[in-house]
Amino acid sequence: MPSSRPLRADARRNREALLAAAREAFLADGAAHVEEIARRADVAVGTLYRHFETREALVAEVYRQEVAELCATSARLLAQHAPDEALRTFLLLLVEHAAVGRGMGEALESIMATDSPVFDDARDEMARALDELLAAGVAAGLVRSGISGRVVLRALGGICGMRAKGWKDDALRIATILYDGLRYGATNHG
Amino acid sequence: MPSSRPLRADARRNREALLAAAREAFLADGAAHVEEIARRADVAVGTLYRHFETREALVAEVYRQEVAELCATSARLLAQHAPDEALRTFLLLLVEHAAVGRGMGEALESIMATDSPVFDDARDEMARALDELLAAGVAAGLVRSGISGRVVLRALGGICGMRAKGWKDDALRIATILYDGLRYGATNHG
DNA sequence: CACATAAACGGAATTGGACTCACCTTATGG
DNA sequence: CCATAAGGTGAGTCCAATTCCGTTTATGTG
Repeated sequence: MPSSRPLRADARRNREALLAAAREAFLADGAAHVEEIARRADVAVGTLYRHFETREALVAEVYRQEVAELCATSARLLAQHAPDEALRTFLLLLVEHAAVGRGMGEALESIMATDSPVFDDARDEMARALDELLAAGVAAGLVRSGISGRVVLRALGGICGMRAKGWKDDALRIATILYDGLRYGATNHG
Repeated sequence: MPSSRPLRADARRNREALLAAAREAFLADGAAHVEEIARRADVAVGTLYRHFETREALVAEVYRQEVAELCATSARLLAQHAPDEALRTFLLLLVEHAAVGRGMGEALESIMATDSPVFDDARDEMARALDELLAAGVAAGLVRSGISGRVVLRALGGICGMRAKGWKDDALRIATILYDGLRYGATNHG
């Protein structure tokens, strides 16, 4: 699918402009109407829809990159810290990411808390990252076993979409509670 | 505000019919367009909007009662079980409630994860119920201190709105992790 | 270079849903 | 029985996303 014939030059330019416009808009306030994004990219809505099936698909594309970056961090954490510390840091990091803008939070929620096929890629990548963190923790006897990355993903999904006022503090607290919950049944200190 | 003048007889009848129609529709699939609800209640949309500011306000009203019932259960649990057991049961019960229909889950999410003023009453009631459960647990040294009911509410909000396939199992698992996380720093067994 | 043509683009029109409003209808208390 | 304020109606508005098709353009071919 990604290689059905290289895009025409103007098409690639427009596609990029759309992604840039969307990224700018989404990361800022998370809102942004389709027309608005098209206008910012100096393109008509029709063109936007030529490149992206739906508005959601555009959102997904914008955030795929952010998620990839986040997941890359997971590997780095695992290399530099004890498994439990890596896990804790990653959970907190997730909250930080959700905080960069309303849009990121909503996207993370969609990725984590739904089954929307649009976010399949991002979801798989995140689940894999968490699986690795959990597996390392379990191997070291620092984390209870029997929890899949997908489950943790879902638990976090909820807090990323929070739109309430003091949400970030709350989210960090919740991440900590989850972390402690994950350690609860570990084979080491119980 | 609840006593600006008793409603005219036909008005009360319509209001009730609307709530009944909405409840039926919401608890089932959670969808239900405004027009559809009005039709089921044998009333025009204008009438619906005379009684409820917005669609969301109608939703809120429908679920207020469910929430009240749920909260009443909290007191009962506290009377019949040890504080930690009461807390655990309540968390699991919440998931069960979210499972009665797509609509209930979505409503619970809105109540728990947002600041929407429409859900203020329900939110306050839920937070109070959780505060009591937590306080009892803390007093018995079975639950860590420093966590407010509101925070736990938010943590749960995320899982109640989940629309994914195997969500219920996941939600129960998450509720358990949260529960264990809440016990983690307790003064009794650490 | 000129042309054919598939690929892209534009943007008015359609759709779908919540919500409004100007105008009827009716309960009700005097 | 009537006046009248409360209540009801539903066609119409608004506002997004999405579609459709006629027009424009990049590009590779002769």
